Amino acid sequence: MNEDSLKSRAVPVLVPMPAERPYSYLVPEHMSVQPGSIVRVPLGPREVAGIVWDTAVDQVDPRKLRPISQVFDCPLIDAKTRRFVDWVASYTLSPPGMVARMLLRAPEAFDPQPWTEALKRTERLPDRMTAARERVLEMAADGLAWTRSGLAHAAGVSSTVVEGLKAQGVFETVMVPPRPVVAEPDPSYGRAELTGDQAAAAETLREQAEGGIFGVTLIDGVTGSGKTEVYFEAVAAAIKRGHQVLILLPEIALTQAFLDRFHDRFGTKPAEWHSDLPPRMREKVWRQVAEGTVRVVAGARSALFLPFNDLGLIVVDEEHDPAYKQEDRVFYNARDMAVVRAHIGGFPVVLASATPSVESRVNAEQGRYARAVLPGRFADAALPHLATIDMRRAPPARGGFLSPVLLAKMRETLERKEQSLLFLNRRGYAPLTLCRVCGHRFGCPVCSSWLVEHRFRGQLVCHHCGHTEKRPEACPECGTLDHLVACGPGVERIAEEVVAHFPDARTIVLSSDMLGGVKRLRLELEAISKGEADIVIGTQLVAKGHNFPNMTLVGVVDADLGLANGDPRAAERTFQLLSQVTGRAGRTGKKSLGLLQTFQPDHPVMRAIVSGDSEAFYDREITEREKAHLPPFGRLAGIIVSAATRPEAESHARGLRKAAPDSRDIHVLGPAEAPLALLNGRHRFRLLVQGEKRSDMQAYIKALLAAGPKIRGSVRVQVDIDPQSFL
DNA sequence: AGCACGCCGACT
DNA sequence: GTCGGCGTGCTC
Repeated sequence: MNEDSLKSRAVPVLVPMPAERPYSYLVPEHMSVQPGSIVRVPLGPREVAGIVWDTAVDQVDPRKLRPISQVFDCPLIDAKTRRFVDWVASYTLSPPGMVARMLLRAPEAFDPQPWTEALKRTERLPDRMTAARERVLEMAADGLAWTRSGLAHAAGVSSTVVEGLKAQGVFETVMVPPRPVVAEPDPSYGRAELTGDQAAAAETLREQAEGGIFGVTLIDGVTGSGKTEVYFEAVAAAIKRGHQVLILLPEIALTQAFLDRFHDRFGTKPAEWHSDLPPRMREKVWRQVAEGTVRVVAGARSALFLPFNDLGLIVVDEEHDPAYKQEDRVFYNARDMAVVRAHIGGFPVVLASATPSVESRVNAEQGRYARAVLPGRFADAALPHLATIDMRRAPPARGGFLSPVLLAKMRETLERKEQSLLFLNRRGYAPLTLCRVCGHRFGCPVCSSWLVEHRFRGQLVCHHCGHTEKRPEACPECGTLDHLVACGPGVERIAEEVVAHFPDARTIVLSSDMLGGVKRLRLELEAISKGEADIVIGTQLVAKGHNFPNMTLVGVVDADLGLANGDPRAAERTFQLLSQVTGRAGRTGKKSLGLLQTFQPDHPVMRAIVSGDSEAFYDREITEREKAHLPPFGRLAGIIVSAATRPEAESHARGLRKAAPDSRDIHVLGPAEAPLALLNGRHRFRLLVQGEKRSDMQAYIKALLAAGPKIRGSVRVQVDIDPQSFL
């Protein structure tokens, strides 16, 4: 055997750990693998699943080489998906192995799903006929294979009846292939009647989907303008051409309501993919996506890393939603990586939002993305009338937070037996507690942000790191009793105020820390839709997806919240959030009203919301961004340093800051002065890097990391490159 | 990211 | 005297 043939028997395998390159493994004599094969390989003391890659094998000490232990009986990860993994790794400056790990998130799915036993009618008749047996035979008369429990359930008998018949030879067992998790969607099942603008937009998308070439279309239209119906036409076109389709949704929008709409259009549900899918289902979906049995997946951002082999369209709904951004391990924005996956795959992408991200708007304006605008709501869903309440001129009563103007409208709404929604994006009772005697403020002992009082639970809670302590009676600084004062409102405190004003109204608070979790929340939302509450007070989560048909008043308690936090996207985010919240009203055809309590009624965000002139807002925002060289006109990257202790993280961040060479086009800002999250027990600091070109930024960051202090101990460094354009 | 190896405090 | 804490280092 010559050296060449020895070499040719080692292949590169991407293993799910943070290695910069694939590892090399020997292929045993009678095994055959190719790029894309999923294999089991020994790694240190354990065995892991990896993907055979197509790079050149590393020069590695031949004595270290170990053999592949098994090739899974599983469809290959295709070349396009492999290129996608490489691209994401390179763009996000993450180890390719960690990106591959996201693709291999269903370890049990690499082995084929077992065939299952089923029952099939034989010629034989039972010895005695009973009513129950008759029903069973009737059900099974179709000659198809039934599962025992399925047949018993369908016939309305206990499974012992079926078992008895089987014992008599009335049924035989046959092996059947695993059942598809969802039925095949029918593109012509429930075609919607589209109005002029919708039909035009749908036609554009349909052509693009039929053409099967890369292109990005931004569908942009107010809530209720029929965006979903329009992009369903593109989905239908892609299905007709025999391609798989992925619909990405922010996790929270993946609700029954969406699944029902999909069902109305395609006669079946899409396969779902999200973080709390039961493990068995997870495996089935993963496997069936790889095999092509599943044609349409609706999923959260991680669905982008499913092993599609024949993807022909991606839809990103609510494309502006920050939930598309993953901020641990591999930092990526699924909206942008969707564009990349489509570019590599050579198929179209649809981005949909009532309030597009500034990035997408600019991409559309500059002609990289096509844009389809849906200007109006359906006829019976008038837009709410929107106005600001100037809190300087109509201040709340002492100790309160609701202006008399808002309270008056709430009373009117109550008298009309309609519902009001008060929105405040702050959990708990009060965001800050201080001692009236000595001025002591309650801060978090671990991450130094203020502790939020949760009066209902009798606790002080850090919303940054989750630290909780009991709310004391006395000041820990000066010992004075009963002189602690709550500063500012949270939803609990607003609820208190509402109950004081409207003691007979049915008031409910909705927030993510509500007792009873997601299940309870879903029930409450349901109850509200049925009219079982008069006044709803809620945080962010009421802004999303849910329809309350009798909701005719929306009050934003603090419209200024979030405008002054130093985030370069603060105005954009506030605009998007306020648009969504006020959009909760007026979906019924009834006259409805949205009121924003603000100290800055002339702020561009407020003016845009009130006038409905979002174009003006975007124009202004785009100009500002361009001036400040912020995305999408300049790059922004975060270098996130995390460590077990705060000083450790801080000192490493400062070391990196010092290592940054002066550069005309790229600046390193920070470390951020604001206390950063304590995440999974780790303190994180963020250095902001600002520059012009992506390639320069990436090179700069790599150099910076190489020149900076050596990473050791528990210190970790990750990079978060802000999205721009991928064309 | 796992996982083992290795070196210092409270216990069957 | 051992069980177990998590610091350090390695995995083709």
